[in-house]
Amino acid sequence: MSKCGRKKYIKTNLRQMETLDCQQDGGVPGSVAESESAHLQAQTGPNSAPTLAQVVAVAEADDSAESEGVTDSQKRREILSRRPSYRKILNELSSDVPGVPKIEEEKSEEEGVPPHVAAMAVPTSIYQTSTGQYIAIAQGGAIQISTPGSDGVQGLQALTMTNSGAPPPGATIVQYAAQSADGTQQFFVPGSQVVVQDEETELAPSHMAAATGDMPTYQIRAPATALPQGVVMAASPGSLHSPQQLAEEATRKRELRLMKNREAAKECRRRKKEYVKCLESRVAVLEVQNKKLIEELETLKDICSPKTDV
DNA sequence: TCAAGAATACGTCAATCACG
DNA sequence: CGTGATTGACGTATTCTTGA
Repeated sequence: MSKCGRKKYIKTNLRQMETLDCQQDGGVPGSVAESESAHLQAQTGPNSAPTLAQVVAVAEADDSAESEGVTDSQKRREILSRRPSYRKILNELSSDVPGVPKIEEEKSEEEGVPPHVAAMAVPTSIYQTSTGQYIAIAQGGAIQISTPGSDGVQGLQALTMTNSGAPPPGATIVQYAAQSADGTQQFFVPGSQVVVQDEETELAPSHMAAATGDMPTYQIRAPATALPQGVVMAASPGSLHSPQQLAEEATRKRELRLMKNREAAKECRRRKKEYVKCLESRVAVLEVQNKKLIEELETLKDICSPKTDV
């Protein structure tokens, strides 16, 4: 991206933030969710779900805070303490209010992984490649690669590593690179090996289960060339000696942490969206209820105190 | 049609929570 | 208490909308 474009983006997003601040005064439901929750946290403590009354109170508090000009991000950070997770809040809501859907535990894995992968024998790890394919590592070292959108038979490939034993429990590490230098796709699997996507199907070696038909095939082989940028091979902790190896280990850990956090952030956003949707639908229901009650009240008023203009 | 702005999504960092 | 999970904040990228 050019510097010029960058400037534009910064300007655009600064404006976006200003707009958000303005919208908080206006009370647009979706856009105020974050500031609401932040204030709710301060008001209700870390473990209680917000109520509508609290939301109203918060909206009022927003006005006063805004008028005092408390916008400094550092101060805001101090004020903002953590709220319970969206899953927790929504589940609490669902127990209070029938009809509110629960956020399932580990729902994302079930949603995100195609059925033909989920159907395999209890994979220990499932990863998605940059091209949308899924690679699953089963207990015992079996690797399964599948293509979403295809049916269970076509999109499924099971690779069993023949030249390595079962990985120690919890030690499965798979990293993938978008593309290697020769244009093929590579997955890095335990045992300092690489799963390489063949461009030509007939080149599939005999030591692996070759895919059938026109499906892509994969080879397990030792990485002959230097690893792509950002990918560091796993090494057992006991084998680390030189500072360079320690640095590589640190880099690998960092990459792993970033990858995990990336996924966690995606999942968090998904839950947040679900949570906001839930709140919005709840508001709609309560508004209808409120309207009905007001109408009922008016009716009762008419009945109980008929006009006595004598 | 095009540029500007708005909306949305993503990746990362850091703080905090929750659990063993 | 250590560690993984969660989430707010922030910067950036991409897509959509709108007005000239």
